[in-house]
Amino acid sequence: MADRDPAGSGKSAPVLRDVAQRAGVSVMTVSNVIRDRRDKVSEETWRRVLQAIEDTGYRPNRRGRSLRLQREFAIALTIIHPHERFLDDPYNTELAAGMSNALARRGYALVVNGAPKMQAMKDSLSDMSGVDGSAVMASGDQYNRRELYRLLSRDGRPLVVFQDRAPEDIADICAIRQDDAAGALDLAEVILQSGARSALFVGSTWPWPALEERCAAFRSKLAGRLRFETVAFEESSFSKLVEDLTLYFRAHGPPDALLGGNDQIAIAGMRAAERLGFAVPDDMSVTGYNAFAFREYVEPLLTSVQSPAYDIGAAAADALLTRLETGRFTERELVFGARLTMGRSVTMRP
Amino acid sequence: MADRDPAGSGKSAPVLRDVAQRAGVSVMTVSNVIRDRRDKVSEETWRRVLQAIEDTGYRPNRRGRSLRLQREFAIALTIIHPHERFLDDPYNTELAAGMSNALARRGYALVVNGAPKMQAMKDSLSDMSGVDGSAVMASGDQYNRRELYRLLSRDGRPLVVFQDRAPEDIADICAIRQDDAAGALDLAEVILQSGARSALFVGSTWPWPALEERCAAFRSKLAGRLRFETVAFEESSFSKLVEDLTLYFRAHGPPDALLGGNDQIAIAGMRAAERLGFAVPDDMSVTGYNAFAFREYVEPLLTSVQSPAYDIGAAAADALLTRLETGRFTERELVFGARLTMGRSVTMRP
DNA sequence: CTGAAAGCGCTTACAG
DNA sequence: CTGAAAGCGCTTACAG
Repeated sequence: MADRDPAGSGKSAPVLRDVAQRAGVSVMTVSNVIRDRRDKVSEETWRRVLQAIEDTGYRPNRRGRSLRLQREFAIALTIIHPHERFLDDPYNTELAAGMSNALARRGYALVVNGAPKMQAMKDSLSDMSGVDGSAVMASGDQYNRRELYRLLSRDGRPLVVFQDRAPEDIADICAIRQDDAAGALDLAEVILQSGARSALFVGSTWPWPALEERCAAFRSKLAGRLRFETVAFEESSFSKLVEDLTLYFRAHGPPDALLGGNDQIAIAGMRAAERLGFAVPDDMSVTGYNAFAFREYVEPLLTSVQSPAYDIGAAAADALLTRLETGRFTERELVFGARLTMGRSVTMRP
Repeated sequence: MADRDPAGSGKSAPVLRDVAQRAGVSVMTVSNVIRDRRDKVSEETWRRVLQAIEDTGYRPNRRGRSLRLQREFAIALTIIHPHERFLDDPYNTELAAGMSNALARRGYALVVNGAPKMQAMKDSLSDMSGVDGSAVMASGDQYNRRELYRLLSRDGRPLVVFQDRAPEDIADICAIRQDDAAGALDLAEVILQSGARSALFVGSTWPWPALEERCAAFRSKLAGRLRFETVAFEESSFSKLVEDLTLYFRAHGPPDALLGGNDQIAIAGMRAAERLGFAVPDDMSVTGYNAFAFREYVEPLLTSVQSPAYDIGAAAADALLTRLETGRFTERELVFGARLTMGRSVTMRP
């Protein structure tokens, strides 16, 4: 006989049997009431059971249900991020909030786990048995990302990958991303209009597929038409980034246009310019990417691209739940638009 | 006979029985190997079982284990926040990351759920059966918060409440917060030194116990020594807040010192001042609260108080896990220091 | 050292 | 309409 209350801390929750005893029926009948099978239970019994449920304060135990149905009613969000504080990245918080809300509406739970190191993640990933499927936002080189995706999609668990492409050799997968190339092309157009003759894309030494897409799109549009260069700094802290950029500007002079891989980088560029006495946008235009809430904190307002990250998170939840119901993903790839949002950080040609 | 693969999507995970069959032993023996009971299994059998585990790719199923042990190996973080995008609040993301990392180290999962409305949360809360305990960060009036706490601590589940006091009538609870009063007193001291003759505390119309603490501390120190006033605006969006503050300043003039209930509010105050042509800190000093990463985006650097929110999240995880092991919380209340961090947003008296 | 049995809380057939 | 049985994957006593 197992201990009904191993933590030793008070009354444990009533179970089906408790309700059945009180109502003087079998657990089966109570189960039928719980699952709303009106056709299986007489009016009179139904009432008695409802009363017993109320009296005991019974609520179904997710665990027994899960075990029997082989469904966990939970989805994981896995994040591989350079920082231990993986939720400091607003992209991740938008994804998480979007997923959480969409899942909650359908009675599913969101399990969040992040790790700064791919390896650590792979180890702890050995246990995905608590969820029905997962979504993943990963930095890292292509090889490691794919190995991670394979791990996460083991044992018939469907997987959504964010901001990346679906590897050919994984079948039960859906890739959801924003159209970063299109957004970057829009920004590039703005930069060309501004009359800039040099542009510097500032990325991260950490491999992020989305940043690579943005960079490639910028290059494709700008490379022939102005001096286009790229540089990458370590994603350690904002103040370190400001310092790195300050040193860079001091050594090479500021570009006519600074293209931030994201808004944080762009803002660091603005701070660095300020330190050196350059004005934005008069001495240097700046663009960002993603336009999350904090963009509005800074003057001049950054010209950027609005990320639909929250919607992407919600879409991932919906895609996963539909996949669990139907047995397959409706689409293999889902691409969200990313809309240009103008600020005042780019000079307008007179 | 139940369907081993209800979602119909490929090979399901191997279970104890599969390994046992392959190794030619009973499931018991495999279980003993899994749980590292070397004393219970002979060297020779041990090797055979290990080989079978490797061959089958077996990993223990958390669900069976949970059901048997009556332990979920999961902790919930519940957030009641005015916005649907409850993770946009950096306080919540720090708590979540701190909890997630501390839990992961001990093999526990973090389940995140947020809701904009207390009532919605109470409904969905009916099912806490998937976790061993939970932590909660809630706005709302005292009555609703306490009712929520009672719900969350039902059925012998331990509860950590963030940034609030532990209600007397709940036994199995631990309150963890930062010393907001002390932080506010430090800021008040800075304001007094600045020579300000009027100060305006800007809070939220949403009830947050922590904001109330900060406000009360400011009042206790400043009320007799300068003109101290308070105002609260709706937490809808940053731009709306800037507008509200602009209107307020236009109507009442800017105070000598603006005391933001948090950094976001303080920064909105800086933007509003700027709109009206007031300089910070020359025309108006500004202080914030919490000093999360984005504070560094804005010039002049905000004088604020460093929140240990990440550590608080980690402490919550540790407290809960220790409570689950020992049967009781080590402390009923845990108060973290909140350190003044100077910026350049407050005038220095010559 | 090894295994057959019981049971965690539930649901799915199948009998009455 | 109602119930006894079997089983989801595991672990805890208890026998051999």
